[in-house]
Amino acid sequence: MAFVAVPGPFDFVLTTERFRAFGSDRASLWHEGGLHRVVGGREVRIEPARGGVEVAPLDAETAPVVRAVLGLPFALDPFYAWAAGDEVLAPIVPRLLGFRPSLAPDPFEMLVGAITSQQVSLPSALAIRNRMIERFGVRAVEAWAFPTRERLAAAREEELVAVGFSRRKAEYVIGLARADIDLDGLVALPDDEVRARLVALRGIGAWTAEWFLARHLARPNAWPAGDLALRKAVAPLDAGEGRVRFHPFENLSAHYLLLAARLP
DNA sequence: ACCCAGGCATTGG
DNA sequence: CCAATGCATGGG
Repeated sequence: MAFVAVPGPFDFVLTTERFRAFGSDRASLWHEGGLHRVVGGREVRIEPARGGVEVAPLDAETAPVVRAVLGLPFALDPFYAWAAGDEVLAPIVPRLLGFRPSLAPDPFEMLVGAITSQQVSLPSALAIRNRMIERFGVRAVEAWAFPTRERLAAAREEELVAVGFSRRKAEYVIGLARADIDLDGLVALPDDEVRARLVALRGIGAWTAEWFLARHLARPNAWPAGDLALRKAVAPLDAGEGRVRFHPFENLSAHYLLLAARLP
């Protein structure tokens, strides 16, 4: 086990709440008080420790995944200082101190996951996604490696329909896997260019592109305005007000608002 | 048996 | 350019 320090306030329970809230995700598996993922065929376990986490194994290949999963790219202190002056966030943020929105480590996994979540409830999406993972992915120890782009590019629509995808979504996923786009290269592009390239793909609309900016690229200004849960969370505000109101911390604001709405 | 759920593409006005 | 429609599953 290797210790990884996490700066500032850090709440492991809040940060990993997402992996327990709607059921168990085979590829980001909550198991015996820790989070398990498969990186390069090896299973990595992250568990809470004083001032940070314990990780095994920790090396050059697994460290970036740990960094993403724990949301380490986010700077919380500037957000907290700013949120104290907003009457919507001020009462919410203090009880969520140390919550770091988890980032999806892999762009393809992020997009496929988003497609499964389009329109349906999150428990439904998770059930379908887990059946897909078990059919096309590879199990390490407890956790499963998410299906590779190559594997899904080779899949047939009928195979995805068999695990619960609509015919349309099966087309989207296979089409994405086969598309001529460098998903890893998107990190180098500005927000609007990322949006434009993603929305050009069939099955990826504004909602999915915005969550990709927010939860994969950690872009500060990403704001999934069309998201149903987020719209409910900001219902008292005027339509379209959120994006302006929470600038320049749209992404963190959205995550804190959504988590606050989920907690009892 | 309904109805809704962290959308999207397609079609029709 | 905006409104209506089908999609498939899980949970209430």
